[in-house]
Amino acid sequence: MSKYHFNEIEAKWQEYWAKNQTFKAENLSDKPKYYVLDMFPYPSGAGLHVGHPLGYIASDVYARFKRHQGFNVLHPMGYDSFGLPAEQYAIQTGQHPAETTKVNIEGGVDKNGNEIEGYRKQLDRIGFSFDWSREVRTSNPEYYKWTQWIFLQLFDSWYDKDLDKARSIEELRIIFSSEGNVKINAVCDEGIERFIASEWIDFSETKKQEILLKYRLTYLAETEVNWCPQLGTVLANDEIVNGVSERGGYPVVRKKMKQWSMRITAYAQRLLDGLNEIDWPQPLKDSQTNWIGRSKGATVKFKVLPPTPTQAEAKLWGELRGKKLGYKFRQQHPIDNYIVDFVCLEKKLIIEVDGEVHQYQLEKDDERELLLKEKKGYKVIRFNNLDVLNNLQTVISKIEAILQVLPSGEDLGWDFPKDELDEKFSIEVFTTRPDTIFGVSFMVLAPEHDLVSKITTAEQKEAVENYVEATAKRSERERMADVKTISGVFTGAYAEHPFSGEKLPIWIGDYVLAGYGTGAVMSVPCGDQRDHDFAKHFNIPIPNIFKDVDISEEAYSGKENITITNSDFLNDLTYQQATEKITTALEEKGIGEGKINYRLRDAVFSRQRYWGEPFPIYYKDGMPHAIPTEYLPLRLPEVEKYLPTETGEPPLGRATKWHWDTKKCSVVSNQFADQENVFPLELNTMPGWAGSSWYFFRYMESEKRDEVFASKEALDYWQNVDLYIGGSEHATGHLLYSRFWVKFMHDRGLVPVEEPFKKLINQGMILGESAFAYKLVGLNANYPNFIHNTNIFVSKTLRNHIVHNKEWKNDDFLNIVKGNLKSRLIGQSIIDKIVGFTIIPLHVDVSLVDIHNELNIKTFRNSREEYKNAIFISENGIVIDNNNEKYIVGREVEKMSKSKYNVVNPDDICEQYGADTLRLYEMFLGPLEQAKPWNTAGITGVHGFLKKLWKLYHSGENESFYMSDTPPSGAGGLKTLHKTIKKVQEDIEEFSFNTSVSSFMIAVNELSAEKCNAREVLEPLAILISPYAPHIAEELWNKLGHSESVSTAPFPKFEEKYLVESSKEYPISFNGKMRFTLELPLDLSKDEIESAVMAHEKTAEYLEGRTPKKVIIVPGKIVNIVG
RNA sequence: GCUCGAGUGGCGGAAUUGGUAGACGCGCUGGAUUCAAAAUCCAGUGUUUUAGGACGUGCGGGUUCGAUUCCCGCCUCGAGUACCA
Repeated sequence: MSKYHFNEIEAKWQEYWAKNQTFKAENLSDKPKYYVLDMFPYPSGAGLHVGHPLGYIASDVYARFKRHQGFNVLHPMGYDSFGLPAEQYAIQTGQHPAETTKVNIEGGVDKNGNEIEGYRKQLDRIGFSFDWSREVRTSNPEYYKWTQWIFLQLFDSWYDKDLDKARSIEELRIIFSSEGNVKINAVCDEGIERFIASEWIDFSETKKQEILLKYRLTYLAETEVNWCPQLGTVLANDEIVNGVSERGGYPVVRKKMKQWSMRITAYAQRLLDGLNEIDWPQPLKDSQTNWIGRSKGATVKFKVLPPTPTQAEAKLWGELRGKKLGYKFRQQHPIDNYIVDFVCLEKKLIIEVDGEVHQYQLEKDDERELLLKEKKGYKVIRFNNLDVLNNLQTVISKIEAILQVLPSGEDLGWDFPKDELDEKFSIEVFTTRPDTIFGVSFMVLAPEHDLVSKITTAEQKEAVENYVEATAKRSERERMADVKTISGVFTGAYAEHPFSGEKLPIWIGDYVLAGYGTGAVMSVPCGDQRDHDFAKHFNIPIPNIFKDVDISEEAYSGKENITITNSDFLNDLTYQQATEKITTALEEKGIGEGKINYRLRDAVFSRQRYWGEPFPIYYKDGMPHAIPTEYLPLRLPEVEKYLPTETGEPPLGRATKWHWDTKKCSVVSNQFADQENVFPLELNTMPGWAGSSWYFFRYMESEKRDEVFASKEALDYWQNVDLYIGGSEHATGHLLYSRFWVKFMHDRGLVPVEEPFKKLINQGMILGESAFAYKLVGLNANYPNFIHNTNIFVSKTLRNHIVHNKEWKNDDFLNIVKGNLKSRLIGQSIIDKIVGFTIIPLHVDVSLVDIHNELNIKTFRNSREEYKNAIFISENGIVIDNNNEKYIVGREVEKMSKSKYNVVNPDDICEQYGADTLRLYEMFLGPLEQAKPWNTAGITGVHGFLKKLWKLYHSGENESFYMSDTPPSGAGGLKTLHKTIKKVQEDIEEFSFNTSVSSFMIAVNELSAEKCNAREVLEPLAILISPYAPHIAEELWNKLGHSESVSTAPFPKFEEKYLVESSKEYPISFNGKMRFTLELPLDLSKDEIESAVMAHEKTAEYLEGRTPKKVIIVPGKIVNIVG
């Protein structure tokens, strides 16, 4: 009389597991280790829906299977508990995010005032074999202490390219004091000044810090960032989807800000190489490969030619040259970063001649003038073109007068050495096709390029500045949406082709990105479509350097089968040969070299938010300094509001106690700030990926969590994650950053491994099946956009008729509609204007719909006030007022979400069918990696299976437990068992969980048919099923007389002998078409099979008197008769 | 546009060193049981048909005795990416 009371059974075993710590992993064990990890969740207030646990169930099945196989399994769980939603909520209500986060995890009263259970209870109910003793929460100070600690390790490191690893800053200081930075080959900021040892020693500490910062693996720099004004923070590239923020969908603009960055680019190559070592899905590897974006090519430097003088300039030069005024003047001479029109170095006098000048240009000129005056001590005088052309004499007199007054100095010639000048006024480009260098007909700079303002000629100044300004204003999204418009402006300047000496016009255009390569390109219109488009649009010549290729319509970008021509010393070479030769030539000339370029950018690490890890950094003389690690964690301060300050500082700017006292080594009140011992702390916090980049190591440690992030013993034993399951949305975020941190930690000897996750599986999303009720609206003949709302809902079939414009000739229906409209809002005159109907589909809560897609009208009416008097028209076009007619909803597969009312809660499923049913059904739905719709109706199948399984063990009187100890009669039961063992083991090893659920069903169907009750069969079966349905397995195992948990019982061993068959049901085909089957012994030879088949009466029948041309026999498989 | 993945009954899906297409489950149909319902059990269920068969794994070709599986060309859907020089 014992039925399958799943609720009792499940509660009982969940309690047993918790009490006995059944799944606690040991750090000291003789067993081989196995580490199964799920991507940990952000504990949102919305709780779990059935899509969330899919991956956890899969990993749990695997973890349990591994325990049966004798492994010491680490299968932990925790929470990525810093993050935006809690903070957004805090901003709205003032509740501390720590509080709401805790409620979301542990339960309590949630933000809407409802009692909620929390994540943990929901997870527990599904029967996972997690070792909860190792739980982590990234927002706990005990945890983020170590996130801060790792940050400081990065701060204390630089990347040595020669050794190809990270080293400590201390070692860098030693190198600087012994040999300066001349020989250092490091990944660092661009344009670092050169110094020798003695200079280094003489630098002030602040200066030293400034220099070191340019080498640190995490550094502070003014960078162009993605600023999201609505969220009030910067976002990383991977946090932006389609030009808007991933969370919230707010617009993002480019902005220059001082930010912490991570020098992930140092690891670009190793991150790429490491992909070969790990067993990850190919699409995921591909997206990392694309994100890193390695391309091989060369750099080339193009010299910028001095501008040709304007008419006015030429005229004035005529009067100044050759010491005509008694002093030596120079034309178009570089001073500091600028080229001035004329200069007398001896008198430090600069003369500028301008065209028509605009207001904004004046401001820029003022800036430039100020710089030249203040920094270099020059006097600047200005004339406009008209002055020079019309009143030359007055101009000369003015100049002479000033020359008289100015003191004389020494003409030291060039303001700075010639090669440095070339350096400053040359354009460096990166190209993947150096072989096409003779096809260059122009250059294009990104509008943001530094050189733009320096080289633009007076005539082009206005156009260029307008363009630059317009580009800066365009949001990222606009720029992305509009890639077809070709735009650009000529700067008026020219570059010199390094080999042909040709003059190449220099343009600016927004198709050249400031952030990639050098922000400048050599344009080869015959070989690059974008250059081709640009050249065509602006009528720039398109020289052809490919032999016998037509480039009049489009560029030829192929590399194969080309012969270079019109290219001087590269003529008649292939791509391969030409690339090699030109690279050598560039290197010999000293104007370029072969180079590998990466698309990957350094990762911005600052967020202007409250709910994240504080940086353990204070500022002294504007330089960041680390808080000594022994004083970590640096705890988040209390603030009265979670918004940015009125002056635009991040929320931490509101903290009143947020200064670091270097004497007391503690956080003190801001009022003690003295710039001597007490300094302000960093106001930014770390991004979401900080805590998740190393948490897998934290789980390894159980005992010494206060002393270390993870002990050496633990790290050595557990190594890395053997199996990691999670969503593919983390491809270029978490999964890339984690790999970066692990490689770094490995370099610094902190962890023994180079890759965090050996095998990774992406689980597919579980989609919801939304239900729709169809609301009827009338269309007005006079106003096409005006619709007459009704409160009438039509059933699915009726809706299809209306939508597909099929006339629905049913008077009742029309009368109902018109009658309703009349009574509700409008008069007859308007009804007459209604020319047709259309439908608005409304999401209805899936819980109001039964498995036959029938809407529960009563509940629906009560669900909202506005539906109270709704009229429903049935499938047959009749108003529903009794139970005879049905209202059928429409169904559509969509993402599962609250707003679509299609969320299915796992708690409800557990309540109604049990956790084992939920687990089995989630696995049964389809392949783990694939997206698939959830359909609650189908769950009865697996639930019925569990009932059937239960019954198999309860064949005694009144359905009592019964087991026979006598061996099974006949081989049937054992054959079924071993077939199932083989299949299930193979399936689990291949992560094909859906098919093993099928084989369980087949097994139970077969055993039930046989009325099998043999212990020899049913005992192993209980173990077999325990990874999938652990509660029922424990219960049966217990009833079978075991006092220990089934969880470590050895997995049944497959034995071939039970599967050996003596005969085979051969399919007999004629010309490839199967006609009948014939059972034959398996030990027959080919000839014997043939004669047996040919002798069969049906064979003759199908041959219809023909003689077979050929008989194909594959023993054990098939017979095919041709002819 | 580029990269990757996928197209099989009414639905979720199974089967690939090429060998009986549609396992298993849902749904549907009929039956048993029941006063009735639920639950349970039994049978049937790709399409079509003149009941022998014919057709059938997105479409069109090809290789083969035999193709869902291999090759070539297309179509559709989904995911990622966005001027990367």
